Amino acid sequence: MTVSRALREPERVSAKSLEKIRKVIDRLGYVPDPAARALAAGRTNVIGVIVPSVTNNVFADVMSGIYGQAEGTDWQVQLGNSRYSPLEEERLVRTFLSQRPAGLIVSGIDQSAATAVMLRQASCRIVQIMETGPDPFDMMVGFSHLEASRAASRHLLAAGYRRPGFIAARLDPRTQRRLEGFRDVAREAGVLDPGRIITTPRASTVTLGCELTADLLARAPDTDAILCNNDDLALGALFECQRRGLDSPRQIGICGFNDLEMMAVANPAVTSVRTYRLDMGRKAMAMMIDALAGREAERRTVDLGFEVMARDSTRRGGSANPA
Amino acid sequence: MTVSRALREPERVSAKSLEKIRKVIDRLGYVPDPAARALAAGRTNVIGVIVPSVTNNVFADVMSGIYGQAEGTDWQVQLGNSRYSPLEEERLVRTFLSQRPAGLIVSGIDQSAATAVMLRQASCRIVQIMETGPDPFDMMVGFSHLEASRAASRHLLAAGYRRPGFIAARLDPRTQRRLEGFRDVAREAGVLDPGRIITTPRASTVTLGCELTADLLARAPDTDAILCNNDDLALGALFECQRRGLDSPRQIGICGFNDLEMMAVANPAVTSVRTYRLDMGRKAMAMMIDALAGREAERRTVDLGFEVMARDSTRRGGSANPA
DNA sequence: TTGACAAATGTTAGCGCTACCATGATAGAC
DNA sequence: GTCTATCATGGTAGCGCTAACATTTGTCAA
Repeated sequence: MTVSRALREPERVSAKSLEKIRKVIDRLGYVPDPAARALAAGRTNVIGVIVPSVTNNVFADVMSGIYGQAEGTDWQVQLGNSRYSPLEEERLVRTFLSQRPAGLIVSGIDQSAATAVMLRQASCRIVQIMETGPDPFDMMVGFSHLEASRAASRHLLAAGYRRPGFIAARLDPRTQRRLEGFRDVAREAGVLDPGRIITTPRASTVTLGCELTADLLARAPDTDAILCNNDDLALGALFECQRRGLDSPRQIGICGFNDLEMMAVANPAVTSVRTYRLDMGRKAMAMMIDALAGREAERRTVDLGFEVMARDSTRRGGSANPA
Repeated sequence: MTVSRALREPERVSAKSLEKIRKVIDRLGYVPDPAARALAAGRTNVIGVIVPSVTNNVFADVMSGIYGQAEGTDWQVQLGNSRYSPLEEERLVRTFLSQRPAGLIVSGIDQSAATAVMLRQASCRIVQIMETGPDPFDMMVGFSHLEASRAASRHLLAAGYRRPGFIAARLDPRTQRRLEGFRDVAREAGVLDPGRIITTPRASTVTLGCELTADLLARAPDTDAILCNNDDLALGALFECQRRGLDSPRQIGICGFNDLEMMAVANPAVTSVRTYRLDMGRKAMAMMIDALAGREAERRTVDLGFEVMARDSTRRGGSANPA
């Protein structure tokens, strides 16, 4: 009846009826049943979000942006954790799609073939987050991990370091691209030494940063800079170097990735690549909501960029501040 | 028909029919519609989880435990973020309950009166997490923040510190109880000085730990130990003391709370109160799932305890290791 | 006043499943 | 062979809502 209309398209109901309905609803404490709504309308107000981790700071920040943007709207966020497994991601996409979501936000651009097919054929809107790349399924919000890591690598070289190493945990596709960026720049500068690249499939922690740094220094004791795949590792690297009496930035430069707030207050303050994680979540959700409201974005792919935050941990002697 | 039964109570369907149905389902790629199911059955397979923050490490760990435990079951986790606001929590509880969830996991024991009424009358199972207290709505998994903070305070005194301060951000109820524990112990020992208690409503960060420490040392320069409400603040305190040339543990003892993995590898390693966040999430979800399956726990309230991890940051001169 | 048209409201069917009850098949007791 | 108890399966209604269409009411020009 008119009540259903009043709830969904109030502009099509007279002010008088609207008021009457509002009163009765208040008195009865009526709340629409979303299941019945979904069944009758053939669609839901659910926006599925699939991320590889719920503990990792990076995704926690992104999620915060997503939830923040969804707040106050009628859209429901439904979170799925793929635990860095493409197969688990595939399962989640299948499950989510079977629930006729209004939209789906997925992480990255390296879906399995089956996942890609499902997403391409999906009858809902899709936003890919975390990184940019060619050929989005639908919309995309991220930045170039390759470029970010190149910039960080160039920063180390510009600061005067000549024997840089790279440490990384959890080799997900974005990590691999960052490693690639480091390799590129180091190779071009003629300072690439594969022996200074230390990686592990284990999940990244500060403790692991210490261990990887110890490994690196054991294999290549003359390493004079470490590009860390993220800030947890960078903090671990700093702690480990401190314990060994290696002075940063003089004897060893340390650069992190993501620029967690703590990096700026460590001793020394740690250089890191700032990424806009909260904004990424916000923008992704905003684009999704706009698209669902029929307001198409002028550009399907949004690159949020990054910034190398040069701090004391890479501020060496004379050639300190690279132009 | 029999198909519906085959999917939900396969033990009540003959092996022959089961096999036939399975084949057709595979061929058709049939997936049940959860909305129709919810509407017809009058209940859903959703377990709502309401936490005050999605970025905070502590809740990220708890969520990880919850998601992990839900994996592989048919239960769907639905996350809500109350942003430390009892009003927002009330709204979320109302929204969630209107969706006939199978269960609800809520944080803490300090719900608003209206929220408490809703939860007490709710026709679904409830698990309260994060802390223990009297009179649970239904089930409860946590630990005593008061006792944990008393233990940490006693540890500082036992280590020989006599002018301890306390820093805290975001005064949520659990923080308040920790402050209370510190006050109790300090008062009993005759070393309570309200001027050494620094708090702020701002969200806790490492940077804020630096600032609060600076405040504390400005107001009470002879402070010889800091009990920090969490590990972010503790790390900030450590960094700030380092910058001021204050030696920890000799000149100042630092103790954190939660025992994030990084505390053990800092320089010096930072004493902290270990809490079992992942287990809390796991146990809460396990209890919920068991209860929904009709397997009642023998005890409604589970206390996961805590442990003071004494490390170098409070290992002072002679009376280092308290018994 | 009347007709034409728009705005507001009402009617009906059915979304895909499950609860409940009815029926049919099977087996064992007598 | 009949009767009952048990298991397996089928039929029917309806969960609460919305889409689509039908009807009523209101408005204005001729």
